[in-house]
Amino acid sequence: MIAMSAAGNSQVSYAFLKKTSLFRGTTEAELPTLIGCIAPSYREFAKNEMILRQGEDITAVGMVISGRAQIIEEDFWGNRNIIADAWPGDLFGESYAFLPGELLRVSVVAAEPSLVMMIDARHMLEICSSACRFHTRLVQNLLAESAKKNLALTRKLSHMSKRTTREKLLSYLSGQSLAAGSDVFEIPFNRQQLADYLCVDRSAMSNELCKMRDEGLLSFERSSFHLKSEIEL
Amino acid sequence: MIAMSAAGNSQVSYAFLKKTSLFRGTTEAELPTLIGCIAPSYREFAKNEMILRQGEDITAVGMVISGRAQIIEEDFWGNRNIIADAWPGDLFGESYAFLPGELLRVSVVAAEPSLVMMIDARHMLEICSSACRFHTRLVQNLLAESAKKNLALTRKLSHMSKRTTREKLLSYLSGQSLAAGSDVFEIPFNRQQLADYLCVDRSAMSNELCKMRDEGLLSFERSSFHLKSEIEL
DNA sequence: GCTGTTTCGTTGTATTTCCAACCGATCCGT
DNA sequence: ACGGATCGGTTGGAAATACAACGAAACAGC
Repeated sequence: MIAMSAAGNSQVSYAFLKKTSLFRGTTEAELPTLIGCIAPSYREFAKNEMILRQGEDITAVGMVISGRAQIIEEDFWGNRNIIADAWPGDLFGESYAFLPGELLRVSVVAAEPSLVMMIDARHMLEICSSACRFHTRLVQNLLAESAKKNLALTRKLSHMSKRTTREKLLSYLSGQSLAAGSDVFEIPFNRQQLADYLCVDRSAMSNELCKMRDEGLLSFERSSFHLKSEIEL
Repeated sequence: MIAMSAAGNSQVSYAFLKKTSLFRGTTEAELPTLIGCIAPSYREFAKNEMILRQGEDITAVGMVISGRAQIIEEDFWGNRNIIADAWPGDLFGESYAFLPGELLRVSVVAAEPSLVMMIDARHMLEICSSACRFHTRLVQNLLAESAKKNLALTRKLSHMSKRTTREKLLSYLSGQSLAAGSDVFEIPFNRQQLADYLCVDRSAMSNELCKMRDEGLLSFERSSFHLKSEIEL
């Protein structure tokens, strides 16, 4: 992304942008028109500098161009909590930017010296004379990203709302099985990562998995699982 | 909604539509053009009839016009779980419709005799000659709804990812306090509802609340809370 | 083959949570 | 004032979970 090009900022290449989730599906030929139309602004941040502050009312979506941003939450007593990392190409503030009046519940801080692109939400939505086709693509991408995040959150929540470790595991594994369309499937986590995802203790989870295996509910080997239907029992 | 009007279906009134989250902000004068442009289809369902089936790949967003739909999830072993109710004006399938190739993980069933409006996702996004301004409003509403849901899910998840009941409570109460902009605030739940929201046992939660009150962390009376900063201790 | 690391299962104990049940306070309509 | 219902706090025992620690197996680099 540190290359020659336009977009109002010489450090942002179209080759980089067209691969981001926001601009995916546009060609390098289309980008100049689109970028010209949505008129992004650019800002550089030093390490540990605040990009967005809790309590602000933002109307622009941010995208990390280079460096890295951290989304952090500060509670009533001042305890800080890192929610997520935003790497080059990642968006931030996209949920708040489309909800005028909704105050930021998180802060965004540059974890390294970073370049950030800010795009006003209205520029993404309102129709201009020339670039409607590209706008459509932009909006599609935004909706798709939002929908994807929504599904991921809904799924995680549906597992976490279960009370016991066993139920959480079965909810997760059942979902993976249905997604794979088979009773045999691989999961993308090792035990520690799965425990973190389900917010339970690793050893307790491991224990529960083995109990279920001994009861004949399922079998597994590393990250490969096999759910047994009652007929197989 | 059982009234005289157009929209390709005589049972759907513009007065009803303009109040829904999807069409909010449009006037009754604009609606005929917009509706004509997005070309929704209508289907009636008998009680207990399936509207959408788990495993389908949908490209249309649904809206309940009359009756009631239930979003249900069926796991690997066939256990059914009611995820949500969709009342007149509510959307369903909106996350999946914008993600081609993403197969439905839930089913939607009519809990009562229901009339449903189906709008193809492409019709909402693609630009037509006449109604661009209305399209923009539609897309704004969609993005806003998606963003709102996103924030609600993220918040709930941030509380539920805490391991103990005490941490869950503090996370929730801290968030409510920050949202209210005051250390004194009201919550929209009674004890049972709060316990359900945080997925914990009511009596254990009540216990924990009283312990924290005795420790001087906070005070409360019914649904009114007061968080104490360390200075006040 | 050796060694350090990672991963996963296992165990025991302390802690926490769940569950069922009960009680007092409050609110409601009559 | 009287039942009935709802709500919130309390309690005790059963069950589940967290936590710390250990050991075996698999793996990577040398």
